[in-house]
Amino acid sequence: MSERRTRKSPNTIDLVVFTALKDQLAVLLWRTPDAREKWALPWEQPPSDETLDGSAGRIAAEALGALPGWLEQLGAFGNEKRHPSESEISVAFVGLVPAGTPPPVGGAYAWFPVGELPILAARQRTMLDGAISMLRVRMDQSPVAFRLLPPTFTLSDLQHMYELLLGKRLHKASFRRALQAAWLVEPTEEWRSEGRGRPAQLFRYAPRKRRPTQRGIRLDMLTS
Amino acid sequence: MSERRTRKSPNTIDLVVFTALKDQLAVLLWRTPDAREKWALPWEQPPSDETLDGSAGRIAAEALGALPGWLEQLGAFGNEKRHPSESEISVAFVGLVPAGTPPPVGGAYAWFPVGELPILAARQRTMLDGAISMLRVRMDQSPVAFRLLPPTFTLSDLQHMYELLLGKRLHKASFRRALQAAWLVEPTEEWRSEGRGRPAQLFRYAPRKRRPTQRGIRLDMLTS
DNA sequence: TCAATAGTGTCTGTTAGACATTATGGA
DNA sequence: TCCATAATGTCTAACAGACACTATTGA
Repeated sequence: MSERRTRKSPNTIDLVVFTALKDQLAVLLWRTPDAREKWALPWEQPPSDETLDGSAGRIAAEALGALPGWLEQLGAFGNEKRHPSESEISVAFVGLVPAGTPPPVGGAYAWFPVGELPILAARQRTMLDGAISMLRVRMDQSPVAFRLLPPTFTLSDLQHMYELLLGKRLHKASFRRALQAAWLVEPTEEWRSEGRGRPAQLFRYAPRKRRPTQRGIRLDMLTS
Repeated sequence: MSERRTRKSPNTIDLVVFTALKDQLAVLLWRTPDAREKWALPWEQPPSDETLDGSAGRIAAEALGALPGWLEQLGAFGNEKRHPSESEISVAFVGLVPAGTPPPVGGAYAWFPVGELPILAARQRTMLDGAISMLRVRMDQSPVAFRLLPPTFTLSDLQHMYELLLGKRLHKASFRRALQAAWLVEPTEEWRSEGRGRPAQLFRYAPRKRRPTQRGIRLDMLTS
């Protein structure tokens, strides 16, 4: 009835894993075993009996040594754009790992700042652009910024991450007021001193349920 | 080198097409040619040389006689859930057609209010739930409400559509103020009288570019 | 001491939501 | 005329952004 050996899927799972690197987003790339120096998003033709989410998690864990703190499907990309494989459809996943996560040893993987990317296959380039858009859009629905930070962080760290993702400066007092109103973080007992200046208290991500205030509706951004 | 005849893809394209029907969202379903009365989301194994978007548009046009006013990919759904086909991956698309669009004659298609749906295959049920979530999320990024309305509509029509999609009542004066500030609609010369009460002016969707005001940041909705 | 960063209090213009009022048709 | 709905004006509480100020460290 069912085959004993699992077949390879005719499709691929591709990963766009981000981290924060020196005030820039960075993407995990994999050095292809080809002749020349070539880089690609990690991808694989998964076994047919695996779930999409399962494949993505497994591939990420194999590449990084641990599961990303956040992993979500971006979508399917078809044969109108070239892919390293001959696959028909590639399903892209977006993952986030905290700043400071090193790529696995061996040199097969490396972090590339999104501003200094090598040439990628067209289909993977499209995925990457879509992934960055997705992060912006998902910021206020998922704890994107927190998954790019270590478990404890200063409020300045957090604000810088938001500014990196949004691509604009934020007002310090307003940011902290909004943070307090949203009950997203709780203070720890630790403080961190970095160079000069007053030490900053460390916080951790600890969302509490709050009354769904959600004043008003937003029609502004309808035509971006 | 390349095959002469186009192969069928091992994957499927599935459509979740919505319209507005009596204060409810409704979905286009297709009567399967099986023995018993069974309904399914329209789906197809497209030829391998077609793009994903192209397939979705073609299938929608075949089912409805015209392209939906809005059509966007929802994502890929894998083999962890059952599908009418034996396909490995199904790529779902979400489409919107104006209220009042009839299903094609012949009885093969029908609109079902989302509250009164028949049993669907698990994978298609998951797509449907995802599609509804997507509409909510995309409302303030795409003209979702406008694509569910005819070309001209009253401001009350528009507000009702927003209320239907958001699942909550909106304040009339605030809604209209926000609408005016966003420069999304322009008045026509026509007025419509429905039963008693003052006739309402008809408007059309006509977005103008505006300065990106976008006051503040939204951290509230981070934990929904 | 100065410089630099963390964290907080206050003020002000803007706006969402409430309420009231006018406008205009049908019954 | 009364009623129902459209459309608009006004008031108020809430809030984003600006500014200023204090706090606390290293140089």
